[in-house]
Amino acid sequence: MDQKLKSELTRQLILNESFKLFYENGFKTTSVDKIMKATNLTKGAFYHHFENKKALALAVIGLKLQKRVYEAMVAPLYGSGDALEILKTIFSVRLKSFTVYEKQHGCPTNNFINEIGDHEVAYQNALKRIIEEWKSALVYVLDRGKTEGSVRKDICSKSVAVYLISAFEGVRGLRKLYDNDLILDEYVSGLSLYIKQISA
Amino acid sequence: MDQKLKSELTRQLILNESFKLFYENGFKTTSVDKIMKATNLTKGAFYHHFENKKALALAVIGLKLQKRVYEAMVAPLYGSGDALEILKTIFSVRLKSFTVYEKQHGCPTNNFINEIGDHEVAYQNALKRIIEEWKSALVYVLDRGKTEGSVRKDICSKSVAVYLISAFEGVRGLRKLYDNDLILDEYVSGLSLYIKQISA
DNA sequence: TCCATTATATACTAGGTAGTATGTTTTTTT
DNA sequence: AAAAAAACATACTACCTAGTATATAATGGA
Repeated sequence: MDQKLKSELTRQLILNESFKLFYENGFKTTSVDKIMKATNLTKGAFYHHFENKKALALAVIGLKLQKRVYEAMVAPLYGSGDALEILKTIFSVRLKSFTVYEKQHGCPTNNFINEIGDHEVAYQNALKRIIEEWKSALVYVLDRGKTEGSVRKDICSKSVAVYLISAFEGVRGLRKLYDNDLILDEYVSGLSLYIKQISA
Repeated sequence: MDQKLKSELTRQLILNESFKLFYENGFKTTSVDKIMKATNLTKGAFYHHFENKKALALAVIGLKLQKRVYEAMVAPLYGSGDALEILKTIFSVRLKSFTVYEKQHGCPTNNFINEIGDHEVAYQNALKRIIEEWKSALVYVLDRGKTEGSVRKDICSKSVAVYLISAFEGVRGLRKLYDNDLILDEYVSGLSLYIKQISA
């Protein structure tokens, strides 16, 4: 029972270092060699745990990215509290509380989407799952707001969800170009206007 | 006078093929060899016209990308007509009229931003210029709308501009994951809600 | 027409790439 | 404890990479 544990630990180590390097340098330009150098293991270990680099990418997307987005952007939407307040918190407070490192490198999921979202169906589906889960949670909280009377009933929840996600991912990309938070402040101000519009 | 012309033609050929290959396969994974194969020229020609791959990237960004964004997204904003109608056209009609190829591969500029926006200051500045030019045009048309009475005077033009750009670039990335236009339709619907909010 | 310059081609280097083949060590099972 | 299996290491292949060195061809000016 010790071997299984240590093996799983190694797998997680590879996944963690991969995520980090993919995030900092991109997926396609991060080699297996670089990853294994970061883990202090060798290629033998890598190809024992993963069939190839594509399998690693799918694991990083399905495990690391999906989990991160779920914890940061999805789970809070299922919490209690005023629907619109939750939205404001998720999309603005969270954004400003990112570290410089996170602001500089953007959204890990969005980076993957833009880098390999048009390459393989397997990648598309894995990434799509993350977005759809997020979108569903947004629709849920918007619908709840409707029944509770805080959100206008004549708006399309799905459309608002897509627009919110789009703007968030968009600005996380744009922020890479700057060395200050001005664009984030403007985004937040633009967002608050949008939230006012959907409020009843 | 013939040599200068032919030389410039070759340079443009390299730029065009580079743009296309960068767009389809990404910047970092497109090699100089592949580019020159596409031009039916050789490496000698490439390094005669460009100092290195970085110089090529800066030329593609500063010439090809900047021009494309200007023609498609900036120039129309300086045209005549109702400010809000122009915004609707730019951000929704244009989006739906993209070819399948363009929907699949997203926005060339946004692809660059996400791929190398966090790599080098030179890249950042070249890309920033495109976004700032776009943002200025949006601010212009929003301010015009304010004086003409079609746009609410209490909104921050810069913030709205940033939010509009963010959402547009965001959804162009997300669309890569799908094989239909549903997400674009939802974006358009979400956008029209936003435009309603800023109208007087 | 000769010469200089520019434009392009060819051949090469040094290093990086995914993946494989084959080891050796460690752990589990019998 | 022996055998089997799992975990990891080492060495290798075939190919791609940016960039350089040096050649040849085309053009423009005198």
